[in-house]
Amino acid sequence: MTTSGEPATLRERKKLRTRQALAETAIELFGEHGFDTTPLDALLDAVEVSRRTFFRNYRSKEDVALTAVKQLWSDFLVTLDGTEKSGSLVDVFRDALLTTLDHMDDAWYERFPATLRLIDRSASLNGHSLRHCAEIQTEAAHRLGDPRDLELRMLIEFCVATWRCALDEWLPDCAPGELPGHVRRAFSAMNDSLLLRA
Amino acid sequence: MTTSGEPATLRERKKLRTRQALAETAIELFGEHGFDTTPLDALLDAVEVSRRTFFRNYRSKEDVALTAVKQLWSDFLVTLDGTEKSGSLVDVFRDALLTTLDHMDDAWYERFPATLRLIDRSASLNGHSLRHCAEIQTEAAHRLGDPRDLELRMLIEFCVATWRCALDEWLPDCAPGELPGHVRRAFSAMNDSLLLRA
DNA sequence: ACTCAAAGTGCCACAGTGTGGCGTTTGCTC
DNA sequence: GAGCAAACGCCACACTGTGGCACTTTGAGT
Repeated sequence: MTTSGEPATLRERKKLRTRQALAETAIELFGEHGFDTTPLDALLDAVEVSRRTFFRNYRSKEDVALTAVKQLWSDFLVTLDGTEKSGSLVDVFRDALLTTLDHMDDAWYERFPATLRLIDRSASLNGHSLRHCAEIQTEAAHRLGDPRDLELRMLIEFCVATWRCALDEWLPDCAPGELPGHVRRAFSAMNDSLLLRA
Repeated sequence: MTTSGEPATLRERKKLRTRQALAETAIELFGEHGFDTTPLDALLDAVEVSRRTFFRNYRSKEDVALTAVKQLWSDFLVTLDGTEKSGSLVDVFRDALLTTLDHMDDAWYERFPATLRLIDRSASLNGHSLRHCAEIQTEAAHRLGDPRDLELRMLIEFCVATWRCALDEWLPDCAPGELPGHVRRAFSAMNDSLLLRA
């Protein structure tokens, strides 16, 4: 599910391999020496790829570091397309998210927490990550109704915010099996949080 | 309210003047020629300030462009400190926001919409803006309760998201008098949005 | 008034990111 | 195997942001 169908031609397979090598090595290197303090050249030397080629595959240094996050949301939108929209939209969003998480493979569950830690430690990555979330939100709005509807946009903002809070809870241990539980708990807390009093 | 007490010494006044000149000219230049397409040197030449001096006053090109936004949130936190926290926390947040907006001067209401338009058109500014919002959220959490409380963090996320949605509604015309109305409407829609059904 | 330390500033050089041009290799197709 | 298009590598460049160093201004002490 996380990786779409086989690339037919050898050329495409090779290209995909370098893409994956870049993404995986990026997480390793940045996790080891820090994102901001690791020059892009270190990654290029490690994977033995020229700068020109890198920038044909990824838009920026941040882009390659956020591969796991982008994979999740890309798959999420696919899941959303494939699910029947009925009942509470919050539930639709939450269930699509849980379904997507369920379909992720082990490799992803290894790289995703590492990516979260990188995001937490780098201001630049944080900004790029938040911006990507915002882009996904407008995509989700198109799939769930009229993207010009204020209440719909707010609902999606709330759902994504809830997801981020669930991640915050998960981040310390990052046990793969516990993520769905955190997501359910956070989504259950949505209504109560609005009722909080001083 | 937006600018704190007079700077006593001449030196500080001079420094403040260059800071303001940089921020104002930045909005003008970037609004005219685009943020990403305008080199920083263009701003430095216009204000007649060396690069070295600029980076002592602002952390980045994005930083100077977001001055109006940072001013708002800075004032908001001050307002939050000065208000009595009682009753619904959502209301506390909303009222502090409305109070802050009410105290902004005309110059701010001129630069703020221009800043919003810049943010909308530049991916980089968007990222920095969102990241700044996230930083403010943790600050607000400290002022409203235990920042480790899941429901509190979610509530604040929801409030800031609501504020962003209100801005989206306001952005087309940007009539200063209508902003509070948009804010009230958006905050009123919070509960209903969670009940949306397909 | 004079001096002095500190803060501010300008100039210079450098590291890092991202882009465009252009020749060369590689894999696909016939 | 020959031609073709995509991908690649190398080179050079623009822009952002940082550090070093010398010079000027400012506020304070005497």
